[in-house]
Amino acid sequence: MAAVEELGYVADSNASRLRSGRHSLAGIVVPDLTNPMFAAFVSTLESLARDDGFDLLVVSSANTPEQEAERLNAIRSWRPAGLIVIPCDGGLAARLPRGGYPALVVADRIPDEAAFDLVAVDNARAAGAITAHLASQGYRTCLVVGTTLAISNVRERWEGAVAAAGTMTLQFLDVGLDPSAVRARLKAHLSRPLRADALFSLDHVTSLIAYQTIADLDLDMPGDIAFASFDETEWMRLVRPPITAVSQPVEDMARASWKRLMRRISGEDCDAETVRLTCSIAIRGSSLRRSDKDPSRPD
Amino acid sequence: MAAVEELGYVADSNASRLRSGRHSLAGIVVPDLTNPMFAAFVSTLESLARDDGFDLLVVSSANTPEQEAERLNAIRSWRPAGLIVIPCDGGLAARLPRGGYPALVVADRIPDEAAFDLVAVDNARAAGAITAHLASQGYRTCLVVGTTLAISNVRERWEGAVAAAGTMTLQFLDVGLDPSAVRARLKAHLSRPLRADALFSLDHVTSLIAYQTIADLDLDMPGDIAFASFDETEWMRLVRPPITAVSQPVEDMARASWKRLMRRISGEDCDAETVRLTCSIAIRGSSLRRSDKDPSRPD
DNA sequence: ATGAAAGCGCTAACAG
DNA sequence: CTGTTAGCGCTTTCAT
Repeated sequence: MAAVEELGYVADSNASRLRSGRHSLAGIVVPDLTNPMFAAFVSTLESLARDDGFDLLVVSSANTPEQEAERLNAIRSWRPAGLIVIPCDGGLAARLPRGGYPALVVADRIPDEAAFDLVAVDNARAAGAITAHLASQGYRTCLVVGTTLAISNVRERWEGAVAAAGTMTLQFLDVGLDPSAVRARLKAHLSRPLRADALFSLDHVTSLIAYQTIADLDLDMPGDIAFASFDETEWMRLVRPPITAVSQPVEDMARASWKRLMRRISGEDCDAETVRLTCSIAIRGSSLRRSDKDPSRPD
Repeated sequence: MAAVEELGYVADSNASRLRSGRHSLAGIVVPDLTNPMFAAFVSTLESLARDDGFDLLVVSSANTPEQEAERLNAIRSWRPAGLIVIPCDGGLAARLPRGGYPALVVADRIPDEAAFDLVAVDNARAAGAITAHLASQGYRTCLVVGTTLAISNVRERWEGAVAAAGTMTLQFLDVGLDPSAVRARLKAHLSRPLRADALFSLDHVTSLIAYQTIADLDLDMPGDIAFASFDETEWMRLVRPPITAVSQPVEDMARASWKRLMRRISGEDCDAETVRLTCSIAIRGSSLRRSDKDPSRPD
C-alpha cells in the first residue's frame, strides 16, 4: 500500500473488467457537441456517471445517420455497461448493431419504431401553448419553421402547434440543417408581400438564423412580425425585445436518462418505459400584442 | 467472417490492448463542458481523434482543483494513449499523479511551473489591441474585469491590457466564478459616481453578467460606458449595439493540441514546445468613439 | 501457409 | 486468513 502511494499505481480498469465482468464505462452518443443543449446534457450526465463510479465515452454522430451507425457499432468494442443515445433522426432502430447493448436509453428524439426506454419532453403541449398564446395576442397567420419533419421533435412540435392554433392559419416551412440554405429560404419567405405576421421556429439554431434574418430585413418585432422559439438560449433574454421561448429541462432529462440506464444496468427487466418531462414557457416582448396597428403606418 | 457479419461481432478493444500494447483511447479533461468554448474544443477533438482511430474519454474537473486532481489520477486506470488537459488553474503541476502519462498536452491555460507541451493563444497581444483601441477612441479610464489572476489567461490578458493602454487609466477588478458575487461586485463598481468610462471583461461568462448589469443600470452603451469582451459568443453579434470582442481560434487550438499529442504518442522525444495561436479582433459598436459628449447631458 | 500455446493485468475460486 | 492458480479475450510467437 505504501508502494501504491509511492508510485501512484491505479488498477487497470480493463484488465479488471475482463476478469470480473464488472463494467465501469458508459457511452453517450450525441448528434453535435457544439449544440449547447447537448453539451449541457453531456455535462450533467458526466457528473452523474462519475457519482456512480462510471466514466463516460463521448461520441458524436455529427448529425449524419451513417456516422451514427458506424459509431454505434464501434463503441461496442469498449464493452460499455450501457449507452445513452440522442439519435440524429427517427431511423435509429435500423442503425442499431445486431449484437445490441447490455442497456440502452434513448433521449430527446423519439425513434419511428421499436420500443426503447425513452426520455423526452412534452413537445406537443409546449408548442401548442405558444401558438395558443400567439392567437390570443391577435396574430392571424404564423409561419412555423423547422429543420425537417423526419426529426420527431419537429414533427411533434408542429402537430402540437396545429392542434392549439384555433383560427390562426399555420404554414410549415422545412429549412434543413445547412445554415446558408436556412437563411436563403427564410429570407425568401419573409420578403413576400403577404408574409405571415408571426414566426415560430422549432429549434434554437433555426431561431438564431431567423432572428438575424428578421433584423437584416429591418422588420420591427413584434410590430411587423412576432417571434417565438422552441428551445431557449441565453441571447434570447438579452436582445430587445427579449424573445418568447420554450425552455427545456435539459438537466432533468439527463438525470432521468441516467436513472433509467442504471436500473437497466442493474438488471431490471421490465417493459420499455417512456418518460415525458414538462417544458416551461417564457412569454416575452417578442410576441406581445401589437399596439392596435395604425393603418396609416408607413410601409 | 460471415459469422462476424451475422452476429455483429466487434473485437474487445481492451483485451486487444492488453496483449498488443496498442492503445486506442485518449482522454480530455476540461474545467466545464457547458462553456461553449470548451464544448467546441472537445467536439473538434473528438472528430480528430476518431479520424486517427482513437476514442475519447471526456472528463470534467467542474472548475475545482480537487476534482481535477482526482480525475487526473482516476483516468489513468483506463491506460489512455495520452491526455489533453485544460487546467482549471495554474496549479496543475502539483496535481499530476506520480506515475505520469504516456503523453500529455496542456491547452488554453498555462501552468505556473514545469515544462509542458502547451497550446494557447496570444492573450497579451489581443488584450493590448483592445485597450489600444479604447484609448484611441478617446476613453480615459477602463475597468478591466476578470475572474481571478490565478488563471494564466486572465493574468496575461491583464498584463497585455496594461502594456498597451498608453495614457488611459486601468483598474483591475477580480470577481471570481460565482455569478451572484460577480453581479454584486460589478453593480457596486458601476454605481459609483466616478465610474470608468469603458469596461473590458476578460472572459465570456463575466461578459454576459457585465452586459446584463450595464442594462440593469440603464447605462447607455457606448455613451455612458464602452464595452469590450475577451472571448466572443454569438449573442455579442446580435445585441444592439453589437459587442467589440476578441475571438479565439478554438478549433485551431484543438487541432494543434491533437497534432502535438499524436507526435508524443508516436514516441517523438523532444523538448516541450509552446504553440501560440493568433486571436482575431472584431471592433463593433459597443466601443466606438462617443459622439463628443454634451456636457449638459442630464445625470 | 495454418495451428497451437503463451501471456498481457487483473480477480475469483479454491487450497492450505 | 493468506497464497496459489486459472482464465477473462485477445495477439504474438513459435511450431508445424
